[in-house]
Amino acid sequence: MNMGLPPLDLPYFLDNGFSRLQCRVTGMNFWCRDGSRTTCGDTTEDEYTFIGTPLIGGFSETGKALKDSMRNTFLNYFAERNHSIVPPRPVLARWRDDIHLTIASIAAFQPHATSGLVEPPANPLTISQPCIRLTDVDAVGRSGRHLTTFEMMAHHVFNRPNDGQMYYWMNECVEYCDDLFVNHLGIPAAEITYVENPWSGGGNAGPALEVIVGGLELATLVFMNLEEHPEGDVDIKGVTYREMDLQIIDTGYGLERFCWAAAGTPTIYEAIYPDTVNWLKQLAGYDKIIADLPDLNLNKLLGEISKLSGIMNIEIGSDEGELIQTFLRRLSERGIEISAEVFSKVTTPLQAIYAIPDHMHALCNMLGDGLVPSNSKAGYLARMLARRVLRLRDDLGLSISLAELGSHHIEVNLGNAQMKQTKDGLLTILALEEERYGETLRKGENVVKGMLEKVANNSTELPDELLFTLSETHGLAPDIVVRIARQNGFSNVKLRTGFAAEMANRHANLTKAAAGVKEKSGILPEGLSLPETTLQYYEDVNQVEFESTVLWACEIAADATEGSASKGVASHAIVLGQSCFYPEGGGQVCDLGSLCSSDRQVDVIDVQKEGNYVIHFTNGPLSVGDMVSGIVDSARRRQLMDHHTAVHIVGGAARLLLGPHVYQAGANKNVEGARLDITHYRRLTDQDLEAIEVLSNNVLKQVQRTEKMELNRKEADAKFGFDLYQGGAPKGAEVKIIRIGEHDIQACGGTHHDEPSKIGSIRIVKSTAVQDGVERLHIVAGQAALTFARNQDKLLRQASEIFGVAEHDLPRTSQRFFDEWKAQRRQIEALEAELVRVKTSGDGDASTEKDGVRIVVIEGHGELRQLQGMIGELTRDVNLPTVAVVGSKEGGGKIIVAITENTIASERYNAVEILQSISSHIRGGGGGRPTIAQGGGTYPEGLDDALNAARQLLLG
RNA sequence: GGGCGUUUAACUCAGUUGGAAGAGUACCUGGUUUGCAACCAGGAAGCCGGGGGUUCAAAUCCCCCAACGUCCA
Repeated sequence: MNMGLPPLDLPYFLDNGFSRLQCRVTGMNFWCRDGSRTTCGDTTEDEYTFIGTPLIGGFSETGKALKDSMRNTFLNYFAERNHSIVPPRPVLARWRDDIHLTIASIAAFQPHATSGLVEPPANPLTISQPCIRLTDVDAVGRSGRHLTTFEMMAHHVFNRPNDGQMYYWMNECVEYCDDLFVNHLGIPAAEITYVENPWSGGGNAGPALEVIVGGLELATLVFMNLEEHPEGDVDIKGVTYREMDLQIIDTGYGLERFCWAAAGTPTIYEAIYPDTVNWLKQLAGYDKIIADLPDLNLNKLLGEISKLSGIMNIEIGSDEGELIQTFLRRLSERGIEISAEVFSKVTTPLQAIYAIPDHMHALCNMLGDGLVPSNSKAGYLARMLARRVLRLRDDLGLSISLAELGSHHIEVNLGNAQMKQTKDGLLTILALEEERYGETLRKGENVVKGMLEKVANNSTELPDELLFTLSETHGLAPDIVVRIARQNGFSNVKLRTGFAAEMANRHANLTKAAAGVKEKSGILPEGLSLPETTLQYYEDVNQVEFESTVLWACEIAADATEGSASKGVASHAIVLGQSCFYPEGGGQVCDLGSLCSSDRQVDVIDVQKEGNYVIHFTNGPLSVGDMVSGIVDSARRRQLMDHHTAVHIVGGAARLLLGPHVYQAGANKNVEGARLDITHYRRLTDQDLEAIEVLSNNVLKQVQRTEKMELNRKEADAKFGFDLYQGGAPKGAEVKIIRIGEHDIQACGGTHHDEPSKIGSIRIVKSTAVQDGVERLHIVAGQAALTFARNQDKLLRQASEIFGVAEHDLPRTSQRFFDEWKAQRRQIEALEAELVRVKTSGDGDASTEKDGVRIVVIEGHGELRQLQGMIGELTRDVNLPTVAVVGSKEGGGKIIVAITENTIASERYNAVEILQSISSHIRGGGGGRPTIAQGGGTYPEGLDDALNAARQLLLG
């Protein structure tokens, strides 16, 4: 067994005067032309050497122009050397279900090209892929080099040495890289180091080289040729690997870093977003801050800070105070004497000014791809970035809207690039996000005030638990909470040092605890070898009868399948050579029907697909080898087709009417109806629904035939792009595509009508909210639409019969009844009070006086609630001190005792005591306050005794 | 997908150990005035998100559901 990987003693290195050296700081092996070199270039001792003195020559542009020029140089270099230029993918990785965002150029080719299932779009190829990584978002703006969004330039090769397809491997790869750097970018040859650092991840591994120039890692060259295997013969970090058939070169060249090395600016942000940085400085009055510090050499300071940042490895959540002290000490070593106060004054606003264009770039890219901000999933990532920008803006004290920032960014840094989303749509979304953020802050302020009541006014810190809760529950970052606290009289409060780090840790722990995935196990035994099921439902969706042979059969436990049709309990699982039965998939429920052999017939209760096999779950056995004829329930199939095709049509209509950001977020099609979840940034109105419904029905008339085709992934991607995969990431190499005229085109494995008009009609019943940014459309089509309409009619008829009015009068009549009911309820209460007044006034026998206190004992009607009105009437008047006992036989017997407050009556009597001494007659209890007590029992017949007992007690 | 939180008058929100549903704004009436959120008096306006449960009694305690918010996958 090989422990680790052998030295990468490539001929190119040996022929060009490279030496293999070991870094005295990291211990890593590296290759370099300068044999006297003792560090590998990427250590705490290797400072950036390009700040102020660019290492890449020949680029006079800045900003977007510099990026464009650099990208062209790179792509053309490889295009001229037999690589095909491949257009980049979106930053939203919708073709994958394991990640939300495109995080590397290779992600564009995962999982199918890298697994070997599908041919790559070209081979070898070169690409510049926009990527977004949010893991280091905290460091953006502070470190001088971190970005959330960047372009990864790359040249990729997919070799199959066993099939004689070997394009090139390590030696040529390094040669290209070195030639590009030295002969086309003018990088001094002696400055380049190649650090050996084997790469592993996601079940694959291989040798890799990090290419370091001037203290900055400009590229990584990964040679992926190993896969995890228990009997593998290579050991890397305790895991064994073996060689795989596919050998992939996965490179990554950081476009923005190239630009930085070419510009030599103090930070990477000034190299790629110079105009925005200057604009924000102006808006924030940064010049004035600097003007107040005449002794300061700002550029030198920033350059030194950046150099230090490069070697200090600023960790997320690093302690701010300590960090500043370290900076000051090391700046002082380099002859820059500066106080902590001045340091903060200069750097704090800059961190925000640097981070804003980066965040806006990521945000505009995401929204440009049609993302809708949300409170979960990918949409949350956009919201998080939007809120970070708003916080940074507020920290800077800028009075500019998020939409204005977006508008600026699109013009200046994206060059009005072609986006899927319209500029108007994008700016609308940004404006809505800002509105929502304002609402969160407004509500948060009340919550903070409430929580602060428990905190002493002179506190210097807020309890950790309070800050955690506010952040996690109400979305209020700790610094915002502190700001609110200060505005509310807690002038001494500060954020505890180290708190940010603890909060980051806490989140990391929660994340770790949340990990753990469960895998669904199948019915079929492992290693089963059968010919795959021929799927006849694709050949002809109208065919409902077929014949086949039983290839595999098995008795199953009663709970082995959910029985999506609830037509009984399945007892057996059957695999046939071919089948017309559509298995549950793509949100469409399965077909039902029966299978018939020469001697028996069984019902098909559920149909599932596992691998390449269709499994029929039946309520009886069939024997392997039996010839069977199958019959599919054709009405059910047809209804499911109505709904499935309708869902595609409605989705297309919604996209056309609402905007390009409308994307299918989920769908379900069953017999009664269908649901389609679409992404949209605000709630749908009735008008929206009506318009979508009208357009959908027009499509039924306009499109004569649906077009069905099957393409391989490579062709499908090239021809139709990635909006194809709205129903989820497809698994196989071949993609089934359904196209409804120019209206909608999607990859879909469901059954569809050949002629849309067969659906008849489509109705959109209502929309509901699934999550923020996702609306669920409830759809009925075909027969189900008629059934739905009949049921609605029936409801209307029944309701109008009850009121005895015509159906069109129902809204008005029910309104009138409702209003009258409320008015009469109020009148009854008033009348009851009046009745009490009559009964107890003058010489009514319910009222007696004893020593200046009126004693009232009467029986009323109704529940406690109704009695309360009477009792209030009796005891409200302070000039008429009263003890009132009111009882009712309702619900087991109720009694209320009340005494006029602040009178001689309340001094003399206690309502609770009176109540408790008499409530035993109705076999109950009760309680309350001294002036009002209420109770009840389970024996209404005892009420008279209870009231008599009260008279006895009070009147003696 | 998971955690936490919210839901009370048209709006913004109080509501204590379970014991008679409140305030401010807006609205209506009258008065005083007419100057930028004017003042005084009075009035109307609530299935306390929905459904179960505990209890003599639930806005309040327990369970389920829904919507909304928020943090994290």
